[in-house]
Amino acid sequence: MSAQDNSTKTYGARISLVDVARHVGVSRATASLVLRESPLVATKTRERVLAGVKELGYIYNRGAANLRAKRTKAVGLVIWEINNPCLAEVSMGMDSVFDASGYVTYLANTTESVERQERFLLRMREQNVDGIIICPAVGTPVDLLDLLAEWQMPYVQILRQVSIRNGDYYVGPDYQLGVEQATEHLIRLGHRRIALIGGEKSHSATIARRTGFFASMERHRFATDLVLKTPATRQAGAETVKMLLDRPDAPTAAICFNDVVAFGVMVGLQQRGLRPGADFAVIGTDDVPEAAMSFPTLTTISTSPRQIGVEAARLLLRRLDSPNLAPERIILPPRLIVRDSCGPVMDPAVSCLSPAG
Amino acid sequence: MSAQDNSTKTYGARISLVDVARHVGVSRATASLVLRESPLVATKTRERVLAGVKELGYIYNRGAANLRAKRTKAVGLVIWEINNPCLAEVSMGMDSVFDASGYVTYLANTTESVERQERFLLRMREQNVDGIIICPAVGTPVDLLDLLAEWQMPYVQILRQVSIRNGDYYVGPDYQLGVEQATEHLIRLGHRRIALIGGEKSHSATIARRTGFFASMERHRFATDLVLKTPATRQAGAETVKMLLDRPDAPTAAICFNDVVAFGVMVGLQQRGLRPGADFAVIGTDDVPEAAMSFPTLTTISTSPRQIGVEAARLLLRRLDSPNLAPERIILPPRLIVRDSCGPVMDPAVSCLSPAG
DNA sequence: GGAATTTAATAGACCGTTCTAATTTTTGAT
DNA sequence: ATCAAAAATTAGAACGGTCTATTAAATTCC
Repeated sequence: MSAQDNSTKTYGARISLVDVARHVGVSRATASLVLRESPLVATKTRERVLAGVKELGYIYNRGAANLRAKRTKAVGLVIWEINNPCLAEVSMGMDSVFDASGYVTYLANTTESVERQERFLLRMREQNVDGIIICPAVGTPVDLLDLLAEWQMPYVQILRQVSIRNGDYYVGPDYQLGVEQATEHLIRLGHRRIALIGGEKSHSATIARRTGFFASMERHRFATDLVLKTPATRQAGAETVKMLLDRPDAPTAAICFNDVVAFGVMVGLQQRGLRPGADFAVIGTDDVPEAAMSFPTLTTISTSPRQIGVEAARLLLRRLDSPNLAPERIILPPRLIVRDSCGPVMDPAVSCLSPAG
Repeated sequence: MSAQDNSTKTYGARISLVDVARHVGVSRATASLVLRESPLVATKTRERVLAGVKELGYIYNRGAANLRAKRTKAVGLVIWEINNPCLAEVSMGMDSVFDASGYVTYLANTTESVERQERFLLRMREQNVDGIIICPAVGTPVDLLDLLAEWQMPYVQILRQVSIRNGDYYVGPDYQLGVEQATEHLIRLGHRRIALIGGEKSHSATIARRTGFFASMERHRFATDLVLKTPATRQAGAETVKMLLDRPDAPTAAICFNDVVAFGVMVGLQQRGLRPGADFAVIGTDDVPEAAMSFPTLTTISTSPRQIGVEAARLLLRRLDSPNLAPERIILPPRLIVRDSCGPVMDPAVSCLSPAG
């Protein structure tokens, strides 16, 4: 209430746009336009305002802007485990795109819990994220996408999809073709008993892999009884391969759900004194960076996780730019990266071409 | 302008608190109090409001609340690489705490770039995060913390610290003691020539490790010439150990900057036909989950990364609760987890106790 | 030189909450 | 029944920007 009050500047009080405007003798609206790089303001005025910004140490209050503009320059990333080299790669790819466009990323780890996933989505909605990139948790109900649509929340699915329907936005690899290529490669090397390891519960990405596997194996009239549903962990990979080796009709090769499982399989083999590549062929999926730096190096189906992140981010940005963007499904081609974990079958009797016609 | 306008409810228009209030016949202010679980409102009124919320499908607009309350229930996590098992663990630990308290997390990957780091911090400030957890990028200027303080931005450093000063908030492991324990363990196993691999540039966590290493080695009067500055990658681990093996005075054991480097070292050994554990001892740092599932399993200095995340999140929450919280430094004790990558030295001539005295 | 047009700047409402301070209602004591 | 104190509720300003519609100034055109 002292006489000084209206002239004293309280130290530490965050200064706002109106302070800047007043300081350079211009209206609040004009100052706002300058900050948004509007072409409507004269060069000279712009410079004056920017000088004022610098001088007063003004910082933009995104939250206030959001309220009015209904845009937050924030996006949500919902995945099931960041502690997974593939998803970490995806996240880094996304990040590079969003960073360049001035967006920030909310991260949510669902740990495959549908409840957590829903809680996070609600929270992100509360925070008014502009859009969401989601790798749906196993067991996600099919109407989740309808819910997001009802919210008018732009989204892009990655890696997995809740249901395969036309009107959707999705970025992922062609798992089916990838596994097919891998299977053919093993068959060409003389393998006949091949296991498909990993994929705990059914979701699109599991089904696609199985479809590819069945297609190849059945084309050659080989048995497809070794399709094993296990968690996608190292632990599971190691245990499963040891269990397989104990069978009388043990396989000579395995294609794995992802590289993590493949590393587990290699560990299991080594624990049994076997050499991956020489005594048993192992193929992974993803081509995470570690695949090139393991012993032996891992033959794997590259799903270009980083590029998936990049493409997904770009697709979401396109959707944000034009809300009526037609549904788009980006399927990235797989590439089989042949390294050392995968050699010809040991028994010379079956080392030549396929006998089936 | 039609006569219906003020009674028609536009479909899709997000309904706000004032709608709920009107619907149940109460003021906007009261409705607001209900949402914030204030004890000031009568039970009966509360129930009516909550019913209205459900009925109309109201969703809270956090952004609007933020503007007024100057609190966002969002925190920033600034790390240098999410694609790193240790940091992924830290992030998951944090997440579990913040999730329980209703906070969301902004993620920023600096990729060890001070410029990116600064850009992200500015962006987070714009977004009005309530606080920041940061693992400072290498080369971060010492005055970064002063800048954060000037911003009045509560922060907690993890794993590394810009400078070791008293008035700070930090959570990290006792790297020095950890490396000391590891070194003593190797010496007890008969090793004399021991390398310390990794730690590209100087930062607190590198220095602490070296200090511990020097302390132990010098106590026993062993040479400390094998301290190698390399990037903390698998690649670097593999290359470095091969280079070491080529030396006439090659070491018999290595302590690694982190588990990632240790895995690289094991790969390098195997590429040379050597068995980690039997022919050369390897000790890592962190105890990431993969350490228990590698071949051979990795002896490592556990830094409990997940717990660091938990403690850091709790410390930040405490700081948010009481802005004048006294500085706190939480140093977690290390534990040496002995597994298979680390056996006695091969040469029987030096396999007994230390000759130095 | 004056009207028409383009360019630049602005006033004031608005976004959806929370906060402050005041008012109304209820309860308890005399 | 009366008053004080406590409990419950509320009006209206505030947060810090953007948006719409309007005005003012500068430019072009005949």
